[in-house]
Amino acid sequence: MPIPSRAFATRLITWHAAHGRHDLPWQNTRDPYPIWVSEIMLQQTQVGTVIPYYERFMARFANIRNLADADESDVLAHWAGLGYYARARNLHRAARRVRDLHGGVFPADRAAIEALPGIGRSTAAAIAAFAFGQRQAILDGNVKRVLARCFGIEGFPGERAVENELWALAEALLPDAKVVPVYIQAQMDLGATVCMRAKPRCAACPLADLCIARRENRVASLPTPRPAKPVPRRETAMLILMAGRDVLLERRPSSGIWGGLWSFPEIAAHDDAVAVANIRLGVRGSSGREMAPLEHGFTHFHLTIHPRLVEVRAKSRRAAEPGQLWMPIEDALDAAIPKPVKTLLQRLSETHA
DNA sequence: CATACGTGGCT
DNA sequence: TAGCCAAGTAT
Repeated sequence: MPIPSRAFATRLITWHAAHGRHDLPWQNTRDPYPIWVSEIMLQQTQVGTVIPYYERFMARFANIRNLADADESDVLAHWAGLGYYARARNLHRAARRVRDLHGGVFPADRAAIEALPGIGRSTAAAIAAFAFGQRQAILDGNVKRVLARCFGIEGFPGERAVENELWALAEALLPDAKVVPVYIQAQMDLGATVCMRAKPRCAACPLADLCIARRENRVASLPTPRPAKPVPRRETAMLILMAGRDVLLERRPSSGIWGGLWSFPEIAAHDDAVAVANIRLGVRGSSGREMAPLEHGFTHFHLTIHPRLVEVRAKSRRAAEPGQLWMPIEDALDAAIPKPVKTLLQRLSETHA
């Protein structure tokens, strides 16, 4: 397949000058730290979601040493609500590794960057390019979509063979090192603002006349979607114990969902757990919409966490054990607590006010 | 190689 | 609305 590499990069860069995003909070710097933090936050997370978290995080952890010297719980508290908490734990671990093994200086070597926890091939390439001006190709969701459409690449990009093909294409299209940072930014901007998954704005695309998907009317079917499988669902039960305005919280294991965060203790869903339950609150869906009114008495919650199901039930008061603590609801709302649990705490604080 | 990992936007 | 997807990585 002939690759119009020069035209490809030049068009993207020219388009970017007029239509790209130039003033995101982590741009216009070559300091690897803000670039690194933003790249981690942006993994599987859209720009608009990241910005407020990024601002708060950088205000609290202004540099690598601040981050390395902080407690993990403090880092997680600033990540709470953003999701994929392994990112925060890995970011913190990596900061300590930079402090202890690299003298506090973020490494410039691509292999050394990629060796840090939480940094894979694409994130390492982005940091190497943005912070150190290296000639590195990235392959995130935006680039995969742009390349799959422009060059008519068939197959689900999650498949090894397809991903390898896309990586090879990304490498082959790479312009001179001097313009690589703006080029990869242009790729991502085009994917995010023009070549979107649904309803792409092909009329505004600088690659429209090259685009195979557009020429063959396959824009809607490229990139090939993930093979359909049943949405995974999980069910569990949680114990809500309250003493006045204090709630019992438990620090979760570092592995698994909500790792390292605080939540109500998980319990086996035995019948005796609901013997004294007579407050009902229903929350369904990721947005935490309430389904049933909150009544008085004790606690009985049904909480659906999309795409998983969590059933929360109350039992009786008991003393806190190691790894648990009684925390005022007001403080709990600010602590490192997953969104759905925080939603319940919010409802509790309103009900018991 | 397939799956787990969060939350929010979109259709 | 239920399902799919998003600036991916770790296991």
